[in-house]
Parts: sequence; structure tokens; C-alpha cells
Amino acid sequence: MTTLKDLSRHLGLSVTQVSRALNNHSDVSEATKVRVAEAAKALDYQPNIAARRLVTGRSGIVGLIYPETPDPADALAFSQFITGLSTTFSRLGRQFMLHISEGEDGGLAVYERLVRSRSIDGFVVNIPEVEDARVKFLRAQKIPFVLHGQTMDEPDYPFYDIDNVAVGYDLTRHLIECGHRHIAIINGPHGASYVERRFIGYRRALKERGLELYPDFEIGGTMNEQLGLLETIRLFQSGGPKPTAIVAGNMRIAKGIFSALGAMSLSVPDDVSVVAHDDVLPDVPASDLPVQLTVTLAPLINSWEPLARFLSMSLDGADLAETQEIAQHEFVDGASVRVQM
Amino acid sequence: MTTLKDLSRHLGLSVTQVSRALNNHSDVSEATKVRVAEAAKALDYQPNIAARRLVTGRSGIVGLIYPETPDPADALAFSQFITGLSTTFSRLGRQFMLHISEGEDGGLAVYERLVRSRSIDGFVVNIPEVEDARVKFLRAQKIPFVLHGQTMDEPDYPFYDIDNVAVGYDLTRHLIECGHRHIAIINGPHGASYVERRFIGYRRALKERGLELYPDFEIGGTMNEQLGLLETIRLFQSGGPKPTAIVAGNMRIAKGIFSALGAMSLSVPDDVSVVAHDDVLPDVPASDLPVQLTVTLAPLINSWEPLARFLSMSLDGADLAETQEIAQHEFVDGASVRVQM
DNA sequence: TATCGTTACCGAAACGTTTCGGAACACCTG
DNA sequence: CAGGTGTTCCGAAACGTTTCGGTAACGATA
Repeated sequence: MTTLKDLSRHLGLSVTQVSRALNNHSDVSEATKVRVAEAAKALDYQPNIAARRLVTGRSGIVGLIYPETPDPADALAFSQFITGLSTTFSRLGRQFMLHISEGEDGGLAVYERLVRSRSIDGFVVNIPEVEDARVKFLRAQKIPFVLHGQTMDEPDYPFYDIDNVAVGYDLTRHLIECGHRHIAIINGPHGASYVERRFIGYRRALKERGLELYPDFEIGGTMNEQLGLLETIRLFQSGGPKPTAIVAGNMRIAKGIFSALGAMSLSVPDDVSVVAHDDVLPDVPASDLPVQLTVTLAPLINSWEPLARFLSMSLDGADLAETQEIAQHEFVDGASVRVQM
Repeated sequence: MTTLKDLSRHLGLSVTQVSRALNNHSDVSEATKVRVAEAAKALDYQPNIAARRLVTGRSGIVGLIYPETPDPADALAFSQFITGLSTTFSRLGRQFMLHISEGEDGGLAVYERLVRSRSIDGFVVNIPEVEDARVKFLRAQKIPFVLHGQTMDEPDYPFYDIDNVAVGYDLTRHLIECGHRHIAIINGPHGASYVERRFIGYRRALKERGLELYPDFEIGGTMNEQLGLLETIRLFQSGGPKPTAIVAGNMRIAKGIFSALGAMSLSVPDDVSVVAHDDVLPDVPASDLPVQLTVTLAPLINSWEPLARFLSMSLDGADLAETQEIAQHEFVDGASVRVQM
């Protein structure tokens, strides 16, 4: 292994100056910088990360803490997520460390351990709650992180998100414009920030037109087919008012809704209209549905690259503004909405 | 952060002795070891990994390099693999780093980079080829690794494997004992060590009884349903001799074989007998098949824990013998083999 | 000419750990 | 009592980097 000392001897410079040249400091002449860079390449110099880390206190490693996912349906998304992050970080020259957390605290204990031992410079945090303990912790400790999503307050951290309020609003608004007045929404788990935002958009669209809000129409839960199926049946079997249209939180839920409607001999869009948000989940091909759905489209897969990039930039001291993005979603009109008289 | 110096001051000992006490060296009295351990706990001492690494040259990090897997069918196995390794390493107090490799070289370039920068102490290597470049490299560089599987030569490294020769032998032998004389095998990709071993077991069983070997009956390829389907059809549509029984390399292949036989109006076991090796892949529930298959059973999921453990032990200087295991498979008799005449 | 600022450089300390080579001491052996 | 042996401890160096404070040379400014 060639070290800085080897380089300095070889060049007739001090170790100090070689270090400063390689790190592109201001008080070293252009000529020397070039000479040093060439020598470094020639001697195949690789900085000793441990030594650097010892003095700077930073490890050069970024991490993701992911809860154990017993649901096989999530495996595909998980492996895409991991792959996307890992390859992007690798291209950016960073080391990526994965931790699977086992407890019920969303991995908070692991964050604490990793932060305390200073083994990780920054984190990728996904799917924040409205009051997210991990975000609170990292903010308090001033540890850099990038969020997939946003908290409900002012985002003073790097993040990548889609406009979930707009998603809820656009889908609901479209149904209203098609004449629907009784619109249910089957959304994701209560407490998740993106879910609450979609509820906000949904309510905003209804209130804007002076339509009544039915609390029974606002449904949340784990986003799987079962939820869509059970809740749709409940909507139509309960004594209350029945919706003429349903907003589905994702395509899995939509699939469940179709099963339920089919079982009740209701057809889409003649009897019930359905719209959904489509993350383009790999486990639910759109072709699984009998009708082309009207959706807001925002492929989840687009987020891995910016997440890794933003964290990396942030660690390099980039401006906050450069590391925040709200991606636009697309509105794709299908054949799943009936225009009411 | 409390350091060794803090501890030594607090205890009235030298830094040297505190370090030796914590690392359980021989020349420190039991009494002091206890005192030091207590003080370390009381002051919440966490060793600075970077400092240790600087002097020992080791990072405390173990790694897995996994090729990008475009096939969604592999995602579930991948995520189980990652999860299993990550949690086991975490329990063993080791940091686990994942790298997704992109090129066509099975990640060899990544191994080289990671080894050169000394950022990883040891590797988990999966599914070796008969002549595996990664194994050759790591052996040459004397970098510790654990292999999921074995090379064809003397294993002078930690590994976890099942007896694949026996798998091929047991399945074939069972068919022979049931009176079959024309037995085909649809195996995994040529070149993979476990595949060649199963071929060896297959041939051994046939030769042992003096049965003829048909080269056309020895089939290899990517282990998916498509392979089983296409090759089965080829077996029965070609002009050559037709098998009365087929050995399937895994349950995906078996599924493909069933589809093909069904399409050709051949039934199991009346027209054709089928046996398989069952890794208990999460994406192919046994219930997918119309008949309970006769199989050799060895859940892949059992391997993650020993792999992580063996690598960890090996890094701690364990004897080679303790870190090598050939797991036993089970033979489960089903209803998919017909006893001939 | 004296002072100042700028540019390009350097020596030495610091980060926190492990380990080499010894030293102090007590106890035994002949 | 001299010499040997074993136990328990310690000082100092080393790992390779970054960075603080300083300096020499030199032209510009007052």
C-alpha cells in the first residue's frame, strides 16, 4: 500500500501539501495539484479510510435500516429498493450498509446504536409517520439523512416525494367532475404521512365543491388486496349510504376492490367507478385488472436514484434546496369511470 | 465519547492494561478484568472502530456481492437471503455490507476494489462455478470468505452446502428401483458446481446398475418454469428415445414439467414419473402442483444462519473443521412415481 | 523604505487504538 | 543468597490521515 508519505517522498513535497493537493484545498498551486494527482495515479495511491475516519470522525458509509418484512408481497419492492440504492451509491463512490431491524420500533434502537458508534455518516429513511420517531431522533442528533416522503412540518432535510395531497385531490376531483357525489377512499395505513396527505387532498376536493364528508368513506389499512376486498364489501353491505365511486390507494387495493365488486355482481364502471394511485409495483401488473384504470401514475422505482444522490450531495455540503424534490405525477385517463347524469 | 484514556484515568490503570483487559489478554488479572469491564459499562465505553482499524488493518465489516437480478422470480429468494444474513451478522455483532454488482463478471471487479481498499474483512460468496474466478481470487489474496456451496477441489475454506451428488443419486436411484430405465434430468445452469455434482450423482446411479446413459437426457439451463416446459416438450417430441421418468432440479422446473405433460395429455405418475429436488423456494408453494411430488428436501432458508456464523467464526480464528458443514437432506416419498411392470 | 497582503509551502500535533519490549515484584529452587 | 520463573503491569511507538499555526518569498502600497 502506498501512503501519503510515499507520495510526498516521491514528489519532494511535505505530507501536508500532498494531502491538501489531493483534497483540492485553496492554498496549493495548480501546477502542484496536477503533479500530485499524476503521481497518485502512477503509484496507485488509495487513501486509508480508517486513518481519515479517525481524524475526521466520519466513516464514509451510508446506511438503510429496514424492518423485517414477513409479507412476501413486499419482497419484490424491497429488492428493487435495495438494488436501486446500492447501485446508485456505488456509482457515487459511497459504501452502502444495510441493516435489517427486528423489533417493533421501526429500527429506532438500531439508529441509536449506529449513531452512537459513529459508524454511519447518513441514513436513508423511508415512509415517515406523521410524528416519526426516527426523524425526530436524527434531527435532534444532527445526523444527515434523506427522507423518502415528508413529515407534516417544514422539511429542513433532504427528501424526495411526490405531491400526495395533489394525488388525493386529482383523483377525487376527477370523480366529482364526472358527476359523482358519494366517493369513498381506501387508503394506506393511518399515521403514515403520505396517507394523511392523500386524505387531505380528498377532503379538499370534496369541500371545495361543498360536498358532504362521510367519515365511513375514509378508510385506511395495510395496502393489500385483502383490504380492498373486505372494505369494499363492507361499504356495500353496511346500512349506510353507498358510494358510486372509490379511490384506491394503490393497485393492490384496486385489485381487491375489483374482486369484491365482481363477487357482488357489480361492474366497473357501469355500477361503480374506480380510480387509483399507481406506484407501478412490480407484483401487480396493470394487466391483472379487467378494465384500464384511471390513475395518477408515479413509479416508485424513480425514487431510488434521487434518494441516494440527495444524501450523497448533502454529505458533501450541498445546499438544502438542491436536495429536495417533489416529483410530478401523471394523470392517466382510463375506462374505469362512468360519467353520472 | 469516552475513550480508553478516560477509562484508564478513571481506574488508575495504564491505557495498555485497559485495552488488554477489554480484549481478554492473558497477562491481566481476573480482578482487573472485572473492574475494567464494569467501568466500561458504567461509562458507556464504545471502542472507536476507526482507530482500531487503523492499527489492526481490519474493518470489522463483512460483505456480500450480489449480481443485479432482473428476474422478478428471484426477488423473494434474494430478499430472504439478505434478511437472513443481515440479521445473523447483526446478532453476532458484525456489520454487514451489501454491494450490487452490475457487470457480467459476477462482481469480480467489485471484489478487487473492496479488497484493495481493505474495507471488508470477509465475504459471503454464493453459488460457485466449477472454476470460480471469485474463489480463485479470494484464495490467492488470502481473504477470508465463506462459500455457499463448494468448488470441485479440496475445500480449504469455510462453507455450507448440501450433498448434491447424493441428491442426484438418491432421486435417480429411487426411480431405478421403481423399475424405470429411461430417466431424464432437467438440471440447473451448466458450469455451476451444484449442478455438475447432481449430474455426477445421476450418472453414478445409472452406471451402478449398468444402465445406458443418453446424452440427450442430461439437460441444463436457467432454473425456471420455462426450462421445464420447453425441455419436456422437446424430450417427447424429438425422434429419440422417450423417458419414462424425469428428475427436476427444483420445483420451478417441476412446475414447468407438469405444464408440459398436461399440455401433451400425459399424466403423472401414470404416463410419466417425476421427482425433484425441493429447496422450498418461497415463490413456488408445493400446493401449486396437482400431485404430491417425491422429493429430496433441503430448505435453502436453513443456510443463511450457518453461512454468517461460519464466516464470523473464521474471522475469529476458528478451526477450519468447525466452519464447514454438509447438511443432510431429507427424502420425502410422494405420489409422483409409478412402479413400472 | 517600512508595512501589508498574497501565495505556496511545511512541521508537528492530534485522532484512539494495539502491541512491542521491558520492568517490578513475588515466589520458588538449589 | 543467586538465579530462575511466572504474573501483572506500563511507556512509547506505530498505524495514515487532516489541520492548526506559522514562515519565507515577493510584489504592491503608503
